[in-house]
Amino acid sequence: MKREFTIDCGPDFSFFHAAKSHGWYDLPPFKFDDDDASLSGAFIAERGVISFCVRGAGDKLKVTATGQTSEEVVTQVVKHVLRMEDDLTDFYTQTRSDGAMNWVTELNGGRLLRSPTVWEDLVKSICTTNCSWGLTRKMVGNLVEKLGSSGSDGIKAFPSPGEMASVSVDFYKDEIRAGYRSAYLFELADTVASGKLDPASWMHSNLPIADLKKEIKKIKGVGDYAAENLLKLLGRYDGLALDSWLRSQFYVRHNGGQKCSDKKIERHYSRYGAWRGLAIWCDMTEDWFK
DNA sequence: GCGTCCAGGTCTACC
DNA sequence: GGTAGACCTGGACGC
Repeated sequence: MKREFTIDCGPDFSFFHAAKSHGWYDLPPFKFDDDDASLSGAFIAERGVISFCVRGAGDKLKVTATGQTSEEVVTQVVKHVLRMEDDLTDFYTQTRSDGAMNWVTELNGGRLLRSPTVWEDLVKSICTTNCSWGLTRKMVGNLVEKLGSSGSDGIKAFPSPGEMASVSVDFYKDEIRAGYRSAYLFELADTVASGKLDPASWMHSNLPIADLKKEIKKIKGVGDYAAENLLKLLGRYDGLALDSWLRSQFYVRHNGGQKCSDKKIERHYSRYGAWRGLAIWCDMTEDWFK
């Protein structure tokens, strides 16, 4: 079943800047089509896999969805992945008064694309650790292709915890090419599938940021970077989620190309308080939108 | 084509 | 708490 409808997004939302805010649009099931500036994706609903395609159209989004579910469910997922209901008022107040960051306010940036589920973001975060972006794409692509279920149009969704727990550690090594992460991914899938861990609960957790980070870091394969990256996707921006790319960008933009300590980077963004993780990301990706 | 080196983030053992 | 080495893959490079 295919349906088309629109979602009001208002004049202060930029579909393009949300969809291409970071590399997630490049990881399946997401796909960004540059020719018609559309983002497509897929998710698992009650009665099977739903695929969707979103385009920006002024103060509306045009959505095409295939599969058996309601317009409301698809709308909810689209709003979730594009961060449409995130309140960035405080952040924009700060970027507006910061000459170098004013572009974020003017372009309505700062909405970091996320997956339909915390589970998917968690697994993808682990797949970004200790490897090139090319390998991340390969691992995530293999997960979707070899373990994901298809919708009526043949488009596959990211595999559920159950689907990922149904194969062996060797499958992750040989087929997914996850290397030493294989045991981590299998163990994580098994823990979530059996109900011992519920990543979705982190979305509305009342835990202080430090405690929530500790909780997330209990998962094998998740260290400071991966935990802070996931926290950003949960709407908690206290951590910088420093990786080699972010550090190298900072050195060039703010330290004359010379290496410096992480503490210096942290001091640079400390004025943004609880928004510092979003501030560094916007600052380092400004060139993407020029 | 083959072998070697390197980058990447986290875990574990050790101090 | 801090540090060193191992983990594994793919790309770059030299031969």
